[in-house]
Amino acid sequence: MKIGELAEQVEVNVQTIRYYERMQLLVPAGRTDGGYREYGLAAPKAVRFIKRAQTLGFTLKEISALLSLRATSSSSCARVSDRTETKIREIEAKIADLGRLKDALVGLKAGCASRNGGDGPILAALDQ
Amino acid sequence: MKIGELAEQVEVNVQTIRYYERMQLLVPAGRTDGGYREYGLAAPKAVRFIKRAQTLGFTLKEISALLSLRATSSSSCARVSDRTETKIREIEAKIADLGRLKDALVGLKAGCASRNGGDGPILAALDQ
DNA sequence: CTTGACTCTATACCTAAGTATAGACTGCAA
DNA sequence: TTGCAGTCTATACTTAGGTATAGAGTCAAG
Repeated sequence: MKIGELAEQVEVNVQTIRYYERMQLLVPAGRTDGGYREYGLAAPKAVRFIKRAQTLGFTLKEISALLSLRATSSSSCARVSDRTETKIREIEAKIADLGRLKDALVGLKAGCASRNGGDGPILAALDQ
Repeated sequence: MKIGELAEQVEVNVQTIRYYERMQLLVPAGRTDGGYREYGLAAPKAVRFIKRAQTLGFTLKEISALLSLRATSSSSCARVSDRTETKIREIEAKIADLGRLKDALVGLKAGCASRNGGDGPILAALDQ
C-alpha cells in the first residue's frame, strides 16, 4: 500500500508518516520503481501503536526504543532482556501513578456531595 | 518561600515556574512589597504533580483541568462530578493500555530465551 | 499520449513546553 | 552605602512533534 492509503486508514497526515520515517520509527517495506514508498500489512498497526504510546507519555525516542526491543535477532538476548526489564518497571510506575490519580478522582467525586473537597488528595496522588 | 527556593527544591528552572503561572497552573500565594512571588507549603507538591502528570501523557492544559477539579467551591457539584467521571474513564483507558503493553514486554522477555520474538505481541498490545 | 491525482524531496512554518537574555529593581550584609 | 545575589518583566531562542508549500516526477484512466 502507498503512503496516502496508509495515512487515510489510520487518520494521520501523510507528512507525519514521512516524519516518523525520518525519526527511524517506521520504515516502508520497500520502494516502487518510481520511488514511491510501499508499506506492508503491519504498517497501520505500527502507526496506531505510536499514536497510543504517545498518549501514554512516551516520546518518539522512547517509542523507537520500545519498538527496537522487537529486533531480537541481532543483539544478545541478555541485553534485550535487561532493557525490557527496565521498560517494564517504568510502565509499572506509570500504572501505579495513574491508579493513585484515579483513586483521588474517585474520592473527589464521592466526596463531592459530602462537601469535603480539600485539595489534599489530588496533589497527594502523585507525591513520591 | 521565594521562587528560587521552590525551583531548587523541586529541581526545575525558575523560568518554568513562571511559565506555569502564565499557563494558570500555579499561582503564588502572594507577592512581597517589592513584588517578589511568595509560595506556600503546597507549592512544591503542586509542581511535582504537574511533572508527574506530564510523564503520564497529560498536556499542561489537561493538567490545568485536573487541578481545577479541586475547585469544588463554585460550580455545581453535578458538573464537577461529570467532568471527574470523564477523567476517570480516560485514566482507566491509559491503565489498560499500559497493562497490555507491559504484558507484551513480559512476554517478550520470557520468550527471549525461547527465540520466538515475532513483532506481533508488542504492536498488538495497543491495538484497539 | 495526455491529464489529473498522487508522490517525491527540500524547505519553511506552526504549536507546546520550556530556556535564555537584557535591563531594571529589591534587599540583605559587609 | 555600596555591592552582589536574587528577582522582576519582556522578549527572544530552543526542542519536539508535527503541518504546509513549492517544484518536479510518477502513473493509471480516458
